[in-house]
Amino acid sequence: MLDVLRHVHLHPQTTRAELARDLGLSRGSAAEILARLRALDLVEETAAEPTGARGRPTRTVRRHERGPVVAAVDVSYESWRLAVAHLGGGLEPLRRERYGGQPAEDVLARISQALREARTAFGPRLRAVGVSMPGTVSGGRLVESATIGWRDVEVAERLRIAPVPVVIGNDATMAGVAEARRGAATGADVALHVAVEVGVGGVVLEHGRATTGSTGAGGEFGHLPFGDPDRPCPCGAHGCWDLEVDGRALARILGAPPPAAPRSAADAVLRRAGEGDPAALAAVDRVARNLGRGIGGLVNALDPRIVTLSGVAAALLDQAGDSVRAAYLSGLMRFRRHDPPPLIRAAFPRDGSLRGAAELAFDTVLSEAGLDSWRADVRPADARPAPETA
Amino acid sequence: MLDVLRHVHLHPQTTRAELARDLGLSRGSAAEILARLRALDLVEETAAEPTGARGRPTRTVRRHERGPVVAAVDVSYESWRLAVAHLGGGLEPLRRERYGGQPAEDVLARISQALREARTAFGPRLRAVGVSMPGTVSGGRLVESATIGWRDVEVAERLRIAPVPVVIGNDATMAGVAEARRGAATGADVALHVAVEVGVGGVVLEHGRATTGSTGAGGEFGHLPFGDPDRPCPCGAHGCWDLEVDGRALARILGAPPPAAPRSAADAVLRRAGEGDPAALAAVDRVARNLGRGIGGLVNALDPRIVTLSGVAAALLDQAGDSVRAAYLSGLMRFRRHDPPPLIRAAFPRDGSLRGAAELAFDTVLSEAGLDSWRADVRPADARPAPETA
DNA sequence: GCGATTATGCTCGTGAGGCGATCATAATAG
DNA sequence: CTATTATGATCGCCTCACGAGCATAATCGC
Repeated sequence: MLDVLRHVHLHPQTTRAELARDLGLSRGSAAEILARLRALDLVEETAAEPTGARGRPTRTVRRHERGPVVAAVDVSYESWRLAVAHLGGGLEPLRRERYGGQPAEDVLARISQALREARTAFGPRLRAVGVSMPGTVSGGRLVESATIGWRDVEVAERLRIAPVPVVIGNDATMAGVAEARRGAATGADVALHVAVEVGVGGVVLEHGRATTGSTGAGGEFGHLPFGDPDRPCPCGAHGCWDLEVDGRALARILGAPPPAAPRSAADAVLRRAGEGDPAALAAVDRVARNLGRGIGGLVNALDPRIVTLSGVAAALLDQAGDSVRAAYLSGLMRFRRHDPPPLIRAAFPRDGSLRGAAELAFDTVLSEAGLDSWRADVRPADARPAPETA
Repeated sequence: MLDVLRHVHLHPQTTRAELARDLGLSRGSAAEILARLRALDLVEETAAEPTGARGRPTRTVRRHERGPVVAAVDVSYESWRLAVAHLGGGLEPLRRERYGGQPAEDVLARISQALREARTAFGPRLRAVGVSMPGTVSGGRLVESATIGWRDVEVAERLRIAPVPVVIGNDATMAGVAEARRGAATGADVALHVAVEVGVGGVVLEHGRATTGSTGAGGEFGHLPFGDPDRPCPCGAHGCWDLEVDGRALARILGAPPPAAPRSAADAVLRRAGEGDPAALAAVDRVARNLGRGIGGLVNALDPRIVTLSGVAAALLDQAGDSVRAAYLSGLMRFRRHDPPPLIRAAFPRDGSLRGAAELAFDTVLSEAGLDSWRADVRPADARPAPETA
């Protein structure tokens, strides 16, 4: 039953016959399971459009109009977004606000307010909240963010509305989940996502499942030792890879002071390089090599089938792809070079973290416990109007 | 049923009552499942020794005398071992041979011969073979071994006897499995094992499951970029961590030529350091710091709950623990320092890889498919004598 | 010793969930 | 219009686990 529901979530445009084949279910079982899912307001079935093939036409399976939804929050540099996701992964943007410079408490209060409004609008259909934060997340807390400067902020508890689960994760982790499930790494058994914004984030995904370590802080690849052991990193360690591949690295190589907004600084240098500025070109090339070499090491250590890149990493792949790839190849162990995991641009450069947050939130819905609680809420089977979004 | 069998495997000295409690089974289910397992010659039950407590005494559950076994092979520097493991993890050594310098084909032929003898002795009770190799394993092949010099050797196919599955893995991976399931990292949700012999190997384990990447070559942490980008590594890359923490590093720091047997060379330097030789002490200290710093980076990236160390890494922890730990702490991101994952000596410094190979081999037995095939072999229920080891 | 207490094993009815066979149905092919 | 084809619907069957009630084997207290 869960398998069927998860399959519908991952393949929203499927038919009953296809579904039974993909999951190896008999037609009898499929009929029974789908009847149960229909009774629970989880899916709807309608006659499929004629395919022109012989035989009795199958039925399409779609999410139910009043099925469960989750809220997804993406906090990024100077703005945050809230969206609602339906079964199948469809996103419905609800709100976006800029918050330049406000303290964490105020921003979280605004987000919490927006979540409560969503709860009012969707009622018990809202089953979970997923939150993406631009920094290191450990045990439900944002322990440190180089991007927005927050430090040790209790996010999960702060955004808990009603009794629904709150899932919080690093933005690169979330984006990696989105890539692995519906993006550029779909179907890969093991995928590596590498995101460069301020520093390097990333995640390893096994069959779409993020391996985030024991406290959820896994994937901080930027804080592997890489460069000058005397160069201090804001994280407290020294010589972190972080410092060699982002806007700070570009500025340092160009002899400029440390930028306040490393991501925009990186974009500016990349633009200048695109216009042919030799100093910028040299800096971009050097950083591209640092990126490629580091990714090579990660591939050696983690053995992914594919590597997806986003943010500055994707831009470097576009503008200095040869340098990235050359350093990548020469950083690989020899036996890997004849068939290296490809470096691919992320499919969701803009809203990967939001999508990933929605995916992880939906994971709690598409679980034994999530299904039980939905059953309990739906069982009274009375006409609950459940106000749709106007 | 599988859950019960796995529980027996992991807790060989359990009782029926304990088992039912741990797995949340009703007494009825436990009775039924154990009856089935008994009928399949998988477990035996006997009256438990009196505990002195009130109530009807429970029964002990043990592996069946003629239950399934797996063969475990551990190939290491200049010698290999073969053992047989029973349900519960008990090892029964069968053979050990030295093979200094012989070509891979000859050594594999000897091992294959020993496996066939085991097959003859145990008959259909032998269900799987696990093989630990001292080098990089990818897709069933040993692609490269700095320790024994083999290169691109098809091991899995070469050691296939009869139709039983063959599982092959890197020695550090295998040892990590053993630590996570029955050793120093038992119970950890996420564990990191780091082994230094020739170079660095390791593995991340989630609930005892090794994350070995898409081809099985994951865990080659030694080939992360770490040191001098101009120093070539035999692997083909440059500046690998490998080169900074083993016997080669110690020799280089001491101005000695590259040792032929880096592991023994490391032991020699450690011995001299233990005797107070100042040059050796300085070299050991430097290498200890390289080790600690690298582990710090790995912990940042992978977020384990515990780190187990074996080989030279364990020796360094013994002899230069302060240096290892200091470098480890200063390599950690600041938020981790107040409660860093502990660095622990491996519980199985001698036979971790052998134990791990047995564990992974047993995983194939304790699976749906493995159980089905055992059922098919046992069902005829005739008195199959199945010669026990004399 | 002997009943009371306690923890466990054993048996059996129940229910969930999936499989496969069979029949019914809705499309196309000729 | 009939044959063919693929699917949906229904039903009996099987497996597996649960949980209630009874049986059993130990200790405790007298």
